Amino acid sequence: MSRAQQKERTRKAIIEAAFSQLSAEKSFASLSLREVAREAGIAPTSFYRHFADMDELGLTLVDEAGLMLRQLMRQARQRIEKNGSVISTSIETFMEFVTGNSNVFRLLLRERSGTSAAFRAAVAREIQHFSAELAHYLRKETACPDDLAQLQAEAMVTLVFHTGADALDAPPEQYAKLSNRTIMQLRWLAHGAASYGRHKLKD
Amino acid sequence: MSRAQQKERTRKAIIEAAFSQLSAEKSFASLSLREVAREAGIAPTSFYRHFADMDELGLTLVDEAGLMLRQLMRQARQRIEKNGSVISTSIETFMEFVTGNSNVFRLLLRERSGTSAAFRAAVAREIQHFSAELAHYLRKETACPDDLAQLQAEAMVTLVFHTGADALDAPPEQYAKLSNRTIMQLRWLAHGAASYGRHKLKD
DNA sequence: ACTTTGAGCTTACAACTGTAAGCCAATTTA
DNA sequence: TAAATTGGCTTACAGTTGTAAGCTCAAAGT
Repeated sequence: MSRAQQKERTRKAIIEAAFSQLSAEKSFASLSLREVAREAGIAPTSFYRHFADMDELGLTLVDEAGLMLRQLMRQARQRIEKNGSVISTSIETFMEFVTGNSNVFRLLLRERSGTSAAFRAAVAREIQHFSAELAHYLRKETACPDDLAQLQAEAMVTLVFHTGADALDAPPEQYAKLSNRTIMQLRWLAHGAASYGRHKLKD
Repeated sequence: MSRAQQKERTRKAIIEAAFSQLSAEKSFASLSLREVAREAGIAPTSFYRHFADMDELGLTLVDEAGLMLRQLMRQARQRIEKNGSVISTSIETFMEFVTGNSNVFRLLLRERSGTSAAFRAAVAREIQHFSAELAHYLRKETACPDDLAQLQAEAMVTLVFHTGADALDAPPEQYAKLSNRTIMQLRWLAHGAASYGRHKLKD
């Protein structure tokens, strides 16, 4: 195996180890370099051959999470084309993401309000992508001005994220209820924005 | 000074010390018992005369924060009586709270999705109070069914909290813009809920 | 007046942390 | 083939952490 391949392999192992140690009870901030290195099967100091410090690893994890989010959007896009309903399709897709990759979602959720400004900015960027994408659809469907669509999309994403967070602490039999509640909220938003949209946005 | 008085005094000192160490860069989880004790002016082991562990202190802080939130609601109630506009008065009051007690708000914001289930539950309870109170007003103003008012209030609180979080990372000259954006979103919600409310809520 | 209580202290320990210094061996380059 | 590079290792150190054990001494109780 080539040198570069091997290096990439253990780099992946580190990332993998970090993700696998995240849980409901353990946040990224509470991971230790030594623990991660141990699980990745390397000596503590070897960690530095790949990342300058834990922060650099953390940003990598956030990027990785953002990537998954973008894959999710692609998936949602296809479903919307087929299904038609933007709102319920979006939230269904998102809930699948949350329940299927709860640690990844938790990372975004926590670092969004974490102690590192860089992390917060990184997460905000990823979420921004997400809602811009949604705004695109809203524009197409409701034909409202760009900034209104964006504002509407941001509100929707906020509500959906919050529902995802709730789902993490709820038993699975409540997922449907949570989704339905959120769908109702999103419909209110869409309806309100459509009929109330003529009012100008002040700044 | 009586024994009990003195005890209460250092207890307050511990709580005070903990709050004062919270910041944008430091979360409750990253506080250490020893640091807190040092700032409170007691020996590390004396901490245990007041709290079984840091978790117990944390729950106390959350309760304290909830108290401030409830005081805030009382204040908002008065303002609403006088001013009339539920939405803009509410968010203005809330933004004052966020900017004036940013560490307290940050505590709630972070522990809402933190690593302790007990903390999460405690914060959820406080926020629940908050939105129930808002629901009360919505019911009075829009005369819609109880569960719809509650659902609407929860959406509103979610959006307002999120705006508060944004404000923490934004320069003060953007507060007005953030507020206006959120007011717009809340109006959409209110408008949508009012005209769309006849549709039944499934579960 | 005598005893009990308990807040706060000092000392001590074992566990863990991040990371510096430097060696080894295998791949890559010249 | 010889030299250079580098991923991974071991060892080591200084710092921090939570908390156990036990003392002191002033307030409270009898």
